Amino acid sequence: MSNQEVAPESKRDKALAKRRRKILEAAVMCFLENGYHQTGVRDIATRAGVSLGNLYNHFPSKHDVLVEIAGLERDELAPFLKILAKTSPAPKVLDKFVTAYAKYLAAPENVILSIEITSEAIRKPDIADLFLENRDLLTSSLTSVLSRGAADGDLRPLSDPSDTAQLILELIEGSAARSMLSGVPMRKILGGVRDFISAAVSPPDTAV
Amino acid sequence: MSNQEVAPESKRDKALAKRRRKILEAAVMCFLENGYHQTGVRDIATRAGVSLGNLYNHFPSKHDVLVEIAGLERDELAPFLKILAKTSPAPKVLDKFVTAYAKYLAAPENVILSIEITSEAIRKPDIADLFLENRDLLTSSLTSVLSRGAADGDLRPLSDPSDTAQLILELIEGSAARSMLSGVPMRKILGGVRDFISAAVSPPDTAV
DNA sequence: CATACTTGAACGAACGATCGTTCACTGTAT
DNA sequence: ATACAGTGAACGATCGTTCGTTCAAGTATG
Repeated sequence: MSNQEVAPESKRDKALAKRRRKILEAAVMCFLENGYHQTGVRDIATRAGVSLGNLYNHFPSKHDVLVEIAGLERDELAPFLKILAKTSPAPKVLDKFVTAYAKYLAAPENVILSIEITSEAIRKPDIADLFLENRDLLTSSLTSVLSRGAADGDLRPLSDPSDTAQLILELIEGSAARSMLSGVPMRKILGGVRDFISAAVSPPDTAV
Repeated sequence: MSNQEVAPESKRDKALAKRRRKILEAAVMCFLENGYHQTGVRDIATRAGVSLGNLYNHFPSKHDVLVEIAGLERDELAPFLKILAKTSPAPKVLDKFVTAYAKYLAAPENVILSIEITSEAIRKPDIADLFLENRDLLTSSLTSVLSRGAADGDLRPLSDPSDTAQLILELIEGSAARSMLSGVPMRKILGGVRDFISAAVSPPDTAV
């Protein structure tokens, strides 16, 4: 109660940060519903309950709104990094991760936003950088798990664990995209994915 | 020389078909360079050397241009279906296919167009249908190969060969997308992909 | 064979809507 | 009194689409 000075946020700044979050939330909803390029800045402003001009007091351009959202995606990865940091046997950690990540991507929003960002990343290098940066968080952690598993003899020796980590992510993400487009629920696909990955990384002498 | 009537194409129709192709080619170029939504109908018309109004004599809307392009993608798959139809041992056919498909997707155009279509498919059911239809051509052929391999004992028994086929495609396509975004050439990735797939489908008693 | 008639490809101006962005202004908290 | 979040009208550009028109090729008529 004594020193409110320590926190650099006055009431004003607090309200400001709130507005910003509100705008970002609204933008995410719009991008999900209609896609980035089909969403107008007015749509975002209206949805956020903010005037058009004021939105530009918070973000210099529409593009920067997407950049911020792409950056925010990083926070979503925390739970998965936590799983991958566990010291249980590698195959167990791997399977836990696969299941958790697949469950996360079972929500269409997460897949759609990812596709939206990816397709914008094709022609916007700064977004591509953010995308790859986020992805590197997952791959590097996953690589560690795979290396440890190989060292312990729990997994087969991988010529390039980093490459393998990438492939595992691509399997899950690709499956999620297909699930969304085809309407087949992720729950029906997950078993096959786990099985496939397990077969790909298990040591050669593993019993079936 | 005698009966020109047999061919249903007059000079007029011939020229018409040519114009159509020209427009579609131009549209593909535009979509590749700038993306579907960032491309104006005028851009397509100009690039095709056709007037704006005339483009609408050939296609009822911009959307229909993309629909036609998505449909045309089907033809690109012929070489791969041919490979998959071969009767060599399943592992060999599979590896040939993986290599060929990866090489095809090493060209950024093919990946970009695919992403462009996918992201439009999210909100346009008719494009999603075309996309899934084309993909089904590959998966069903690939499924046959996998089933045959399992029956011959060349591949491990798969609980659902069709699911596995999907996953293999997703591996290759996902790798290609990552290659494009990260700048790592497909040639550096292919080895890992082949290795991963081979490990995932080989019978359990296979020597390393 | 020459003629008139029909057809529809080709054209580009114009339409109304919407785009991302700017700006002069107002209200309010410090 | 000053700074600045907040406003919405306005800007110029561009969007996808429609329109009336032109004109050359195809068909029917003489």
